[in-house]
Amino acid sequence: MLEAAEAIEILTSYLAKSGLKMTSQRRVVTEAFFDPEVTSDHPTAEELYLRVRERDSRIGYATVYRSLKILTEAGLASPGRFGDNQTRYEPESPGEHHDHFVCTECGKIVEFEDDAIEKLQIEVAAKLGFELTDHKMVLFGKPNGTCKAVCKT
Amino acid sequence: MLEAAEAIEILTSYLAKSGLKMTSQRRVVTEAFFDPEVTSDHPTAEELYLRVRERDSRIGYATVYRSLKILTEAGLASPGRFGDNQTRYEPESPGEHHDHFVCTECGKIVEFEDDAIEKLQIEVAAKLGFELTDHKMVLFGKPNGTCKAVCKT
DNA sequence: ATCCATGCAAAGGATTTGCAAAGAT
DNA sequence: ATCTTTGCAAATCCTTTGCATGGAT
Repeated sequence: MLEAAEAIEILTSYLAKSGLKMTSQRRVVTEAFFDPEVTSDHPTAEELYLRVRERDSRIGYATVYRSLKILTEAGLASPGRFGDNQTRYEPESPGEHHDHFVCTECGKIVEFEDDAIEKLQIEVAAKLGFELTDHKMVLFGKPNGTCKAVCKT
Repeated sequence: MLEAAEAIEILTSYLAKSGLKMTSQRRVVTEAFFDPEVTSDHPTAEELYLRVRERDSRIGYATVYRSLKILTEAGLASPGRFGDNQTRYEPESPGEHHDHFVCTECGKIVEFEDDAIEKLQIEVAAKLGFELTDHKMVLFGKPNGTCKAVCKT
């Protein structure tokens, strides 16, 4: 995953290119979002807001929403739904891609990559007459006997 | 896809089993939802509400929401998100499953099935130590030269 | 007769927006 | 100096809920 410092660099150049400005708030939101401890939880806007507040308690709710929107436009964040009816955000690294598995027992979200599936998705799109530009895939399941590491329950 | 009449039968037995009652409103909502013209659009609650109103203008918004929830519990409807930030509902037929492709040009939603992908999903889950219970997959793409039938643009 | 369902309006939760003040270039 | 951003509160959108009335078994 991207380091916070790299993310801020990318964000800064995106802002400049778009005629927008780098601010201390945007820096703090980005740092909080790319903090491994925060972001591994795929935070909701509210969860991120709480973490942001720990770093700068004067930052408002709306600023977090506005920053998440900009991070998304800059390709640094990606919103998703993982079955709990909440919009959760995760950091995007340019060039990387992964999908998600959700444990239905404990709610934990695990990331995975599967090139074979990606390839088949491209084929499916082609068969329908389209060029694949994006996809969302979320798997749900319950731990079986061999699950030791992932599920807490 | 299920005929409206079959859906109503299934719903009726689900309601009976659950100590709930079949009503004219639930019948109308189910008929509208399983009308091929309505449901091929993967309607939002509001879109369905408008179609329901054409059939019985006294039916309220809340009833449509409540009915959709019951249809979902009965396994006859399934909510999903297809990239436009709206919850859309589609009819479920017991035993069938399909995923979705969304044209990014015209927004049209196409259903597809791919057994090879489904198989790989089971394997991915197994590798993580889980038994797959469900999944959501939405592909996005733009029409290529060979797209004639699907995309209107 | 009993309990569930309905329609309405009000409440709720998540996200966005208007505005005046503060900040960045 | 100009134009963007911020924080707050109000507004908005979607969905759910409380309650009195009507309906189903």
